[in-house]
Order: sequence, then C-alpha cells, then structure tokens
Amino acid sequence: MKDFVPVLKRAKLFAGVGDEDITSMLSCLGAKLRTYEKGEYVLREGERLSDILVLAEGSLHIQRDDYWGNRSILGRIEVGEIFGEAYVAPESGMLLNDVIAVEDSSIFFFDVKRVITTCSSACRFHTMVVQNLFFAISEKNRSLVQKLGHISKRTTREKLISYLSEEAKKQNSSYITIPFNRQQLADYLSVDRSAMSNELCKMRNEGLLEFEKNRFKLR
Amino acid sequence: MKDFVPVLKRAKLFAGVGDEDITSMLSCLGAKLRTYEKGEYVLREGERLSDILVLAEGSLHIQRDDYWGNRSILGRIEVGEIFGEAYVAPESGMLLNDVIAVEDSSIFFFDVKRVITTCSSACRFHTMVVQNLFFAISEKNRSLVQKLGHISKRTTREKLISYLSEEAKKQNSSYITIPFNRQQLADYLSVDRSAMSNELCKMRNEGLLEFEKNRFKLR
DNA sequence: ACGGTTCGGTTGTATTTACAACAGATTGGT
DNA sequence: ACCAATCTGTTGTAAATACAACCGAACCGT
Repeated sequence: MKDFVPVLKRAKLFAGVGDEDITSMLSCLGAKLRTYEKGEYVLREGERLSDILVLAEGSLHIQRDDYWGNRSILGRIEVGEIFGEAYVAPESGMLLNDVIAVEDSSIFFFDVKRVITTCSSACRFHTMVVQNLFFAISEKNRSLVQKLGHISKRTTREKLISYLSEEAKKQNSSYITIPFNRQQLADYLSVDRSAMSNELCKMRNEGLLEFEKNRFKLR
Repeated sequence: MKDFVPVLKRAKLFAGVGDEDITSMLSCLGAKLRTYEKGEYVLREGERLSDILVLAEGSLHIQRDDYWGNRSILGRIEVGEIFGEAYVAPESGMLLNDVIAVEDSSIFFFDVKRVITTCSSACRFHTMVVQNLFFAISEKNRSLVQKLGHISKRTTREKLISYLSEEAKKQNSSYITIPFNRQQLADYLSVDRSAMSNELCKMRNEGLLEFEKNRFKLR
C-alpha cells in the first residue's frame, strides 16, 4: 500500500498532529483506504454516510443532476481536503449530492464515531481533530456563501465577473487559471454553456478580459 | 435582566447540557447579552468576528447587498439558532454578509476562544459544546446546499417549485406558511419581485397552487 | 377620518437567456 | 497518422427575465 502519511500530514484534518502520531491515529480512527477510477461515483445522492472522507490522491467534483438533467457543480475537492463531514451529524438525512472522481483518486474513510468520541488510549489528538473538523467545515461554509454570491447575480456577465474577480483575489493576480473547462464553469455558475461562451467572447471583444482555454487575464 | 436560561436550554449549542450547568457556563464562557431594535444591523460585511452568537429573542436575516444594490437574502435565523460560527476560525477573513434584525432581538455573544479551549474548572461540557457547534454548522452547511439547489434552477417557476416543495416536505403538509413576504422571497430566490409575483399568479391560474399572503397550498 | 407607507398584483418593453444545431479545433487512443 | 470523441465558439429563434411604472388594498399612527 502506497504511503500517504506525507499527504495526511498536510491534510487539514490532522493540522497540528505530529508525523509519528498520524500513523498511530490511522489505526485508532479505523481508517480505510479506497481507490476510484476517473468518472466513478464516490458517493451518490440519497445515500447515508457515517464516515468522514479525506482525499489522498486525485480530485473530485461535488455535483447534482436535477430532474430535467441539468447538472450543477457545487464544488471541487483537492488532495488533502475533507468532505462528507456535513452529513455525519446524527440528525442529518441523506446525501444531497453526488461526488464523482474527475481523475483516478484515493480516499481515506474515517468512522465519525471514532473521530468524535474521545478514546481513552494513547490518542491525545481527538480534541484537536474535532476542532480541525470544525474549522474545515467553517471554511466550506464560507465557500458555499461565496458561491451563492456568484450565482445570485442576475446576468451571466455579472456571474462571470463575480467569479473571475474573486479568483483573481484568491490567486492574487490578474492572470488566473481556473479549475474548470467551459461546461464545468457553466455548471458551476448555473448557466447555459453556449450562452456563457458567447458572453465571454463579447467581454473579450469589449476588452474586459483575455483568455485562452482555462487561463484568463482580467483588466 | 430577563431570564433567557429556558431559551438557551433549548438552543442547539447547549444540547445535552443540564439546566443548572447552563447558568454556570454562561459566566465560564464569558457570555454577553446585547439587544437590537428592528432594522438594526447586528453584523456588517467586512467586519471581523471573534464571537459565536446565539439568538435569544426575535429573528434575523443574513443578507448581502451587491455593488448595484440588489439585495439577496441568504437565510433567516430564529430563536435558539447559532450564527457567526463560520467566521471565527483563525484563518477566516472578514464577514461576507450583513446580519440585520427583522424584529426587536436579543443576542448572546460567546468568545470563541473560551468556547473552544477546554478549561480546567468545573465545565465538563466544552467537548459537548464543540460537538454541538460542529453539528450546528453541519446543518447550516446542508441548508446552504439546499438553497443552492433552489437558486441554481434556471427559471423562476422552477425556483419557486423547488423552494415550495421543499418547504412542504419540511412542514410535512401541502398547506405551508413561508417566513418571507414577496420581496423577501424574491431576494431569497434571487429573482425580480414583480416577475415572481407574475409567475406565481400564472401558476395559480394553471391550478398548480393557491395562496394568500404568505400561506400556500400546493397540489 | 385622514394621509402616508407598505405590500402585492398587473402590464409593456427592452434585454437576456436557454436551447438547438452546427463547425472548427483539440485531444486521446490505437 | 488516423479516427473518434471532446471541447469551444457561433448563430438564430423562442422563451423568460428584469425593469419601470402604475394601481388598489391593507395597515399604520395621529
């Protein structure tokens, strides 16, 4: 089995936990590793979840297809990120989204009971892990709010400006690379791809921005 | 000072904490109570926050006005609910929304450091409070995702159906009362009020639903 | 009873969008 | 090098939306 300790060391769930402790925590927390191929479903809407997941390798999309087949991408998960944590609370119902691997991926599963319940053994880090969990979900919360900020704009152009200018702020540059292709960006912003493509070109003609593939330059 | 212990007893933050312990925790956690008049701002976009807030009385709106003055309502806070918890993480930046009192309201402030840091004294409940905090933010997370589900629908009608049918599911009835007036509902769904009003009447004419003020009946 | 304010509904118009269909470019596999 | 699949841009049309303006009803305090 591939050694993912260096990855977990940098994962938010284990922030503040020493290298040597991670290995012991893996068994203490009952960690399981699973691998997925590109395009494979990791979680499906309607399932129930009792594990907190940490992406060790690859990347994932959180998405949802509605009754009419419109797909909306709610977010993207990169290596080291936690997910599923919003659905392990006792009263939480079923999953509201699919999670799908956009590349070949490896994922750690941690049983939430063992994460949250402080054990009497050597693991001195449960409190810290629960705090990390809280901070991680806080961050996800904020990014959901930001996404809501983009989507609640009225026109496609405003949505694009809102999204791109925030990316520029995040990446601290007017040259930005986005993690989506056109269809995915359209799904993320909940607009029609061709209409969005059209709007992007109009904005380019007006000199608002330049782009090539998924790299953009704002003015 | 009004006795809010019965309210706090039912608040999610203190679930599982005995009545008599709440009083002692209030001082241990350094709780402060503030009152706000209807229409007054509780928090403003751009501020930094180091307290977790619990609404003891009244009701609040989380909202945001964009550059062009379009208001979007991100959610509503009722008595006993926690808020602000997503912005107290160490790396979290400034608030992304305003919080405004829609009625005269009373709010408890808890310094996050004292909530999260386990103290050595009599408070045996810090662990439980941190867990409650985690479950509360999980729930908020899920409701954000649900709202995203509504807003990411393409047409006003689909947004309305998505929102109303979910309310019906929540309230477990086809007769539902919504906590918004027309303008607020339009802000919540990020659509134009008059267009939405128009669409609602069309749907009524088509026999999809009936309504009077903020009470709806679905078919 | 009065005037002011808020709220919900209606209408018309200009703008914006979704949708479908297609074409060229790029990518990936064999 | 080739074919197939995917990605991106383009166009036209029908549908949906925002916006502004207005009206009547309900509600408020004085």
